[in-house]
Amino acid sequence: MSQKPAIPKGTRDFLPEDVLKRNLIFSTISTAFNRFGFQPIETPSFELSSTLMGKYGEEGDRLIFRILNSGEKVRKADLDALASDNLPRFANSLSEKALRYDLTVPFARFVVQHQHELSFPFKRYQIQPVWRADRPQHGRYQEFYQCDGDVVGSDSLRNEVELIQVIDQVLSTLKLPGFTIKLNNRKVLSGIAEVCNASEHLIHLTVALDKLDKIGEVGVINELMGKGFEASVIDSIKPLFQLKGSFEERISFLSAFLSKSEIGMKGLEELSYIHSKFRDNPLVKGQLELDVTLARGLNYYTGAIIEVKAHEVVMGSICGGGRYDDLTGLFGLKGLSGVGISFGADRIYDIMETLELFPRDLRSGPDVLFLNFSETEADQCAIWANSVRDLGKVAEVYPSQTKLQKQLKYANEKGAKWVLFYGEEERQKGIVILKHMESGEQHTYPADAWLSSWEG
RNA sequence: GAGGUUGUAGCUCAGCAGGUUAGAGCAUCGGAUUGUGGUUCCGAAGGCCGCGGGUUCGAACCCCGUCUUCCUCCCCA
Repeated sequence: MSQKPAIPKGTRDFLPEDVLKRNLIFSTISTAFNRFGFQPIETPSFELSSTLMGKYGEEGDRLIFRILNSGEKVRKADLDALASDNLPRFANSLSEKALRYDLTVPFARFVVQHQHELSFPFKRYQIQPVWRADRPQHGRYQEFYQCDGDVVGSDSLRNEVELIQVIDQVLSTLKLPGFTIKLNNRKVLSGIAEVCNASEHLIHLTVALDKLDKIGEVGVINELMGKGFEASVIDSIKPLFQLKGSFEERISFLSAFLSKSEIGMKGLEELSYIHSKFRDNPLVKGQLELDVTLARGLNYYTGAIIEVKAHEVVMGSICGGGRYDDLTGLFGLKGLSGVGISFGADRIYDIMETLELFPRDLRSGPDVLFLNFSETEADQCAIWANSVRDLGKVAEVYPSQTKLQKQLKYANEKGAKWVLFYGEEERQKGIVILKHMESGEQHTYPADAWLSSWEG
């Protein structure tokens, strides 16, 4: 009875070509981080539940994959909690570990745990998969890679500038036709709430604003009314819907709008500082945009908020990030500021696939494939193959002695550049025949010197 | 978590209003060609028609449940 092969929803297999394409993205990202002095770290796939739970809000907790206790630990199941319908507590009693949901919280844990082994400011990058029990959709998977870079222990806004440069370098190197790096600042959002007399409802206000490009002005107003905002409050934020123009124009508009809010003005100052740094040191391809509707990840961002959208495709953000003044505080280390970004490698992959941005010659076959005529000749070929490998080239000896037709078909499908014939006939004559697969041309060389005359 | 949608060969899909041995193209394997590939010709293999239950003389087709796919919301990369 054979089993039907299948994988869980929201997961994918990667064929050799897919892996090469993904590696191209990963290496581009790690190269960029390296060039800016970031160092790589890794953390375990799963953490203690207590490390993760409660860090992503109620919604996030629900999406964390939990690992069921096994063995004797199943006895810890809290049946009373189940009986009294306290499902979260029951779930906690069943599980002590969970798959990581992102790389930021484990990183915060890492920094606190290793604080005495690190020197600050600490710049790290990390490329590892994360898991979310989300409902799969276009560009959304249950297992996907995040590529994070963060700086902890430095308040300087130069870090924000640097991270924006990293984003620009990575996406430009990958030849994305265009992308917008949207910037906002939590302080500006606080300021907006302040001047609108809605400080207590900051979250509702910003979540509604965040949807502006999706549901439109009317949609946002409806949502705000649904949340019980007063008409006067809604009226006072309406001017923001019309925000247009260049970065500077938006800044000056907001300066007037937020003039009565100290915190709002501070936020604008920060945005303005960051923007000014690109005047004499421009980005390669990225377009900076001030977007006050940007509010993702509000739960821990305290300063800059960054989100990147690719042009020419319909896709969620491909990179996001921001500053969080006290992330490590959750693990007992107060006053350490951090700022970071996270690339969504899988979304970048999907975009590059639809826009056909991957280079064609990514999948390169062996430089030489030695055909297999018999045990004796194959032994000689294996020795030559090593010499070819010593030159830094890829060599392969066909493993079994089958029909040439089949061996050549294999060479063809694998994209071998050259095929080497060395059978009984060649051995007796003391020659080898090299065939160039693309042109079909064949050259004969003396068997003891072919490698030096071969131009492969 | 809510609503909708999808499921037939490895892949892309046919299959008329319930009716007998469920089809095609591509891919795979073998042969035409015993030492020469990418094109061609011939042949073979491959299906509990997502899974479970029900209606019926009879179900790929109708009904219920379940899982899966894709989409919208929620949320996010």
